[in-house]
Amino acid sequence: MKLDEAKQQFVNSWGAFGTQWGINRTMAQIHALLLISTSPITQDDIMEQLTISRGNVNMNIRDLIGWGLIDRVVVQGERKEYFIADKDIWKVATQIIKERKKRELDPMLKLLATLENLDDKKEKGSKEFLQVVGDIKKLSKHADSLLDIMIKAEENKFIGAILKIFK
Amino acid sequence: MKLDEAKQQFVNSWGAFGTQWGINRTMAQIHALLLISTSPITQDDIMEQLTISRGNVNMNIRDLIGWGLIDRVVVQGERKEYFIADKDIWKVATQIIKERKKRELDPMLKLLATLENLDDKKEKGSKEFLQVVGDIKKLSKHADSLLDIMIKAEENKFIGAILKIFK
DNA sequence: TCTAATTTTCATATTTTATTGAAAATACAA
DNA sequence: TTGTATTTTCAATAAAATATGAAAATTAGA
Repeated sequence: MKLDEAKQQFVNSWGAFGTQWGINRTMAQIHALLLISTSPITQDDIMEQLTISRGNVNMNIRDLIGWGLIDRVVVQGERKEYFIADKDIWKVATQIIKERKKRELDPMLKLLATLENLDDKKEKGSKEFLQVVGDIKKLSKHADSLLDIMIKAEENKFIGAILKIFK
Repeated sequence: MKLDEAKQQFVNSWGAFGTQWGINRTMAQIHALLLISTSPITQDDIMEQLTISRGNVNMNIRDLIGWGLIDRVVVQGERKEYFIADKDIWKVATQIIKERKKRELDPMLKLLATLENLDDKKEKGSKEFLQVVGDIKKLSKHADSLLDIMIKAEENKFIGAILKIFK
């Protein structure tokens, strides 16, 4: 396979994987494009490479910045804004984990706390319902801890080494 | 909050969380409904409770069975099929992890292997591209191991205990 | 300040995904 | 078998998500 062909396939496939995880296809493609770009690129470059509109590029770029995955950079003597992605895949992964935790796990725990607040906990069926809700809460907190461990394992060699034992 | 109201909210919210993870809203709602149902229910029950069509229920039920999350059960003297969900949330979680690994991680690794197979690895820019692809491959394999550890931690008290130390 | 380049917004259009419902297939009891 | 209940399929339709593009807002140099 030729390099250009491989790059093209990487961008396309990354978009396809993204949709499976509830991520907008174009956002994933833009991120992929920036990941394999050897120098900062502009909105116009992205429009051209992915053949998408200016508005689309702009909105997705702002989302990606919001996720902490890409950054604006100033290029000497250029008026236009340039963009780069953090190439450290481990940082990318932990950043995504951190954001999803914040955006999804917290609201989930809030919901579960609300649902545990039943008027009549003696009502028929309440016990079973509270059991399920309570279990999901435990699982959520457990997942939260595990993700923290994952993040730490990247930052802390010792924890990383311990995890390796179980592989 | 009243029990029925809480159940309703649980089903709706579960559907909303599902969409964030690339899971069909209705499929998530049906699963939620079965999770908090104290006895097996039929397709007609689901149609009524979620006010959705027979075809929709049928398709999503088959998908859920494919994910190993719900099962058909035979009820004594009844012609209709009944369905139940595994109420063990830990099993639900590990089942979802196992399925997503199988359906997504494996194809991802296959793609990366293809992309590493460049015609001319000396070409300008190849080095950077192969670096990113190689890093993603490492990360994928690492994630694979970590998920295995998670699954094992559910089945093996010792590993679970070790993980707790890092919390 | 003024002007032109650039970015952002958002109503509308398009595409994608999910849902319906009726017909076909299947299962089962008599 | 035959008739009926039940499940499954899938083309048509609806709903939701995404993308467009032109106008408005912003920015920065002269």
